[in-house]
Amino acid sequence: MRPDLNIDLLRSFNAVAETRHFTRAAERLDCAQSAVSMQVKRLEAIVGVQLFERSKRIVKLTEQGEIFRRYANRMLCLNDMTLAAFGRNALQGRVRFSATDTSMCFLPAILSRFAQSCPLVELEIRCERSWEALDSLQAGEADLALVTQPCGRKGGQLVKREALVWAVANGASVEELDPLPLAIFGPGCIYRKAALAALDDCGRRWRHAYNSESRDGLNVAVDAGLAVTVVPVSALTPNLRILGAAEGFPPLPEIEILLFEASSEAALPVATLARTIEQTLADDRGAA
Amino acid sequence: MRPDLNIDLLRSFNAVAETRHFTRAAERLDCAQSAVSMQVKRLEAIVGVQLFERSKRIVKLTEQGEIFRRYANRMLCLNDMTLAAFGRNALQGRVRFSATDTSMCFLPAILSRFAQSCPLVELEIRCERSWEALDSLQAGEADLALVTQPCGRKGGQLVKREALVWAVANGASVEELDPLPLAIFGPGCIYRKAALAALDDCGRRWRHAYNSESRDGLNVAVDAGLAVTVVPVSALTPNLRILGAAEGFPPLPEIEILLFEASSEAALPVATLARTIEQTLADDRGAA
DNA sequence: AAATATTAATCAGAAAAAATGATGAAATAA
DNA sequence: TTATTTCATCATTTTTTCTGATTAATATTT
Repeated sequence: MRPDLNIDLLRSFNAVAETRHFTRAAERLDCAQSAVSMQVKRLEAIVGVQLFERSKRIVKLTEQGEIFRRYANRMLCLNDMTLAAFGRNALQGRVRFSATDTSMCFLPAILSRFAQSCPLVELEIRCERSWEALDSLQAGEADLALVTQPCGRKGGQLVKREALVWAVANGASVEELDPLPLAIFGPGCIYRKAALAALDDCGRRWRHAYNSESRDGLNVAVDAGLAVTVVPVSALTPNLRILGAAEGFPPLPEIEILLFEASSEAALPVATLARTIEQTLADDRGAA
Repeated sequence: MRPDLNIDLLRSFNAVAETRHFTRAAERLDCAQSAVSMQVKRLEAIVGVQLFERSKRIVKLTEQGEIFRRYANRMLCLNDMTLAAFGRNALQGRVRFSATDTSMCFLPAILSRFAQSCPLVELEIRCERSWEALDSLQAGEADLALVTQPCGRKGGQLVKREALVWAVANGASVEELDPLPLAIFGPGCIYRKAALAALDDCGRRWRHAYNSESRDGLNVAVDAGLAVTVVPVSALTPNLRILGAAEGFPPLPEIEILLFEASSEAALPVATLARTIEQTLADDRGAA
């Protein structure tokens, strides 16, 4: 068996690759130049590949060394991440996070990112309607809420604007019926208000084909092609088809996704999750 | 600064976590039991977290240790991968790979996987029609060809069956025209044959709306909603809508994707890429 | 319950690994 | 040419790590 790699050696290798000088790398690593020389030599022996050109006095990565650098960097990254995630100043504790149906579709991206960097933080997630989430927050039963309506509460931070669209199952063509069969949430839902207002404005008649308090419930009716629904674009699934102006549907307003924190003096894990959410949603590919 | 991790320590940690015994881990690592004890202790000092329960004589990972194990494993994997990819028995050389338009959509998955494990192998890729690819192979100008038609040549290996579907741009509804406007490849293309045969069988009239030798060329016409086309399902883009029996379109046969190798005594890098292709296409999510 | 066996931690000394500082060789600059 | 910079090598010292014996604690057997 060949010996394993060694993070310290990779660190030295990286320093040389960056500074392009053994001497400067040694300064940066705070050790003798001869040590760096030997470290690189040792690494080359382990990897079984020459990493630097030694012919001229100029230090240059070989072709293979250039490729190896990417591997070394990944390794160092993983090392640093791991140490940051554990260690004594690692984040620990619990975050009680309240999400709405709409924000659920962002959770995979958010949570996998957060779990990576803060594996020791326990996450407690629940799914509620916007106003329930804000009540929970105020009652001290949740630390963080990601909602779609401010519900009159202040202090929320706008983290994303999201287009709302009409959608119908791919195979179905119920959009031509009159009155239009709708699958929407019960009263109080911001989508519902927007949808009904838009239809009323353009004089289109509608009826409740299906009414549910959860997205899953609605999906049953929508997937079956029984009704048209309203979804944020991030929540679109491949089996849904958008209905736009071409099909005679009125435009819908954008919804705003807001983040509320329990207190301004939030615990560090809570603040960190909040920042992760902001960053993840700021990326365009947040839902990916 | 805290010291970095150390692969050897992770290796020991892993052995203990797997065997659940310091003694057995020591046997497996071929060293004294006391060494393993100290290694784990050192690792705990570096990470700053207790990894094993020490109260009873039974060795058990702590909750944090359990989490740390995942990180350690990733690190060890990366280490092993890197060593396998370089080293003296690492694959080196060049592979000249000939793909067709259709197989292109699998390339990202195939190539990223291959480049990971064989970073030192130089890849030369070109895109040709099936018969051209097989000619190149026979002429010794390519080592490997991934094609959609055997073109009478033997020795190919079936690596994937792929459903062929009728498709049209989302907004358009040219499928109702008569004769049906088609955007397809020139004579010799297997899709073309299948499509025309299917249309003739069901007595549907058609005309060439657009004719091109590359998929990109066809896409211009299709995206603009000028014509209906035929694509394998993996090559479907979100802006395309499938036309099935509901729209009165005849079913299309499946196409077969075949892999040809230059010679049975192929060079190792060639054989490795071949195996990577097989494996990647065998995964259902090959196109992802 | 007592005796025996097993297991992991600890310790002192031995062995191995790595760093240092000096020296040399090769390449550039003056 | 001479001076200078830069990296490799070497003998030596320093540090790290391993070993083997011992201990303490827990399990198993008698």
